[in-house]
Amino acid sequence: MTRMWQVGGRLGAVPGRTILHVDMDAFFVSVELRRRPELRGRPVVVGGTGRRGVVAAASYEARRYGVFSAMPSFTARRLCPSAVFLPGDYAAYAAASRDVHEQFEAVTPLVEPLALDEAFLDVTGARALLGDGVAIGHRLRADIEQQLGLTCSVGVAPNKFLAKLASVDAKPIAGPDGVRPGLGVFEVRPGEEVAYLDPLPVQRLWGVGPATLARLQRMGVATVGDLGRLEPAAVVGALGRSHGEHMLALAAGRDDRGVEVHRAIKSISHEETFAHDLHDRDDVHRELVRLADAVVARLRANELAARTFTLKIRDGGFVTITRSITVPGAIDTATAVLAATEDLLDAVDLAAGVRLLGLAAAKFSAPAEQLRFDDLGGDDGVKAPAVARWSDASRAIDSVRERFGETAIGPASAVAKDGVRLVRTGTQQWGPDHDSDPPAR
DNA sequence: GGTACTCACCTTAGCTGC
DNA sequence: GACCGCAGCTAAGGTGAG
Repeated sequence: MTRMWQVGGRLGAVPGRTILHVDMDAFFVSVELRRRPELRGRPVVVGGTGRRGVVAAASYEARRYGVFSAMPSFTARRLCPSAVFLPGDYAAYAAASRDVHEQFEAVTPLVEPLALDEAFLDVTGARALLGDGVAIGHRLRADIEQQLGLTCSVGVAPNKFLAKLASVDAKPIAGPDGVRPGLGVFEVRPGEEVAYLDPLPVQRLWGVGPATLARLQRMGVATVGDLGRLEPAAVVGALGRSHGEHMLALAAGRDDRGVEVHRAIKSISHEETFAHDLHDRDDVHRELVRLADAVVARLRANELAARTFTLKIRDGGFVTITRSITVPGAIDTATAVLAATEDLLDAVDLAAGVRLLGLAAAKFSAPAEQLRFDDLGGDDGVKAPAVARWSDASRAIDSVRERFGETAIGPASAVAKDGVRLVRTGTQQWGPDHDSDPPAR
């Protein structure tokens, strides 16, 4: 009897289901190489180019030198000084992602986007027309390469978790001796789940990061098979009930989550690491205005308003704190959000400087303007003009930005100290792109 | 010495009401 | 009135993914 039955008494795969995990190869770099073909074959790194930036994507030639995603750009430059470093162009990657997803939807409507460069596809219903999962995977790869000039790797399996692992085994391999093409498509067949999983390092499981790995290693766990052989009670004791049971299910190859085509947004956040720590409270406040403006713009774009706002501050010593507040009624204007969060900021000691500032919105509902007594009009409780004006002004700002661009208009209190430059609305995906002068004290 | 951003989910603790 | 258990909510922090 296999381990599958010991843990849950239930096979994870829905009988006959075929899931594809499609993962674009070095996606951001590949998009850059389409418009700069002269860089093909060279080590190329995309990401934040400043001292505090990180690598968003590295070409396989750069990976030969040990350069990987999420590595500080500073370290990447040291490892591979000959690499071409390019700042990220999020809009271009999003556009390419839309093209790729059109290819997915030509195969099946059951597509769950996971990120710009990857998705799950439930192709169970497409098999009768297009062949088995492996055949569909090869066809998708060929179509994407021919029509978009981009390459991808495909994992095929009876569930999402195994398909995700399988796509890694389909990837090209960057070694000291060069870059070898991968299989392109790799399948974990039904019935082979445990045999495939058992020898894998336990950190390949979805949900095992550095903290969980350390706990499992203390229990003598090195492989997925080691984890599966532990007493369930011991795993739950070490990892907590929810996380522990989930890990045991994955170790047994069980994952019956379906492909979710539509997923509701639960939070919207913006955060930014500054090229130099901020020491002046006014500077920090100005950044808060900018972040609030960016967050509420996205709230309104999604026709949402939020009740909970969380301020995140990382100081010069890399110590991070969060402070949150929940307001009685959902709000979606910068003035209301600032009124709610300024007190949180004022209560924080900023003596160590501010390296990063972030603002997140959560607990969404339809916009419901929360009035104060002094916002109320006469005996009939008619809304005073102030509230309506801010709401109208916010929507007017949205219209101007839609027509003239994100930087066309913004809060006056977020204008930089030179009094001229309108500060960006804040999408620094991979850290500061340059190391500008510190703000004047 | 260096360590991004966005989002989701979990745990723990404290508070309140019943 | 004091205490207990429980549920629900909020706040804060941690973890993990891509």
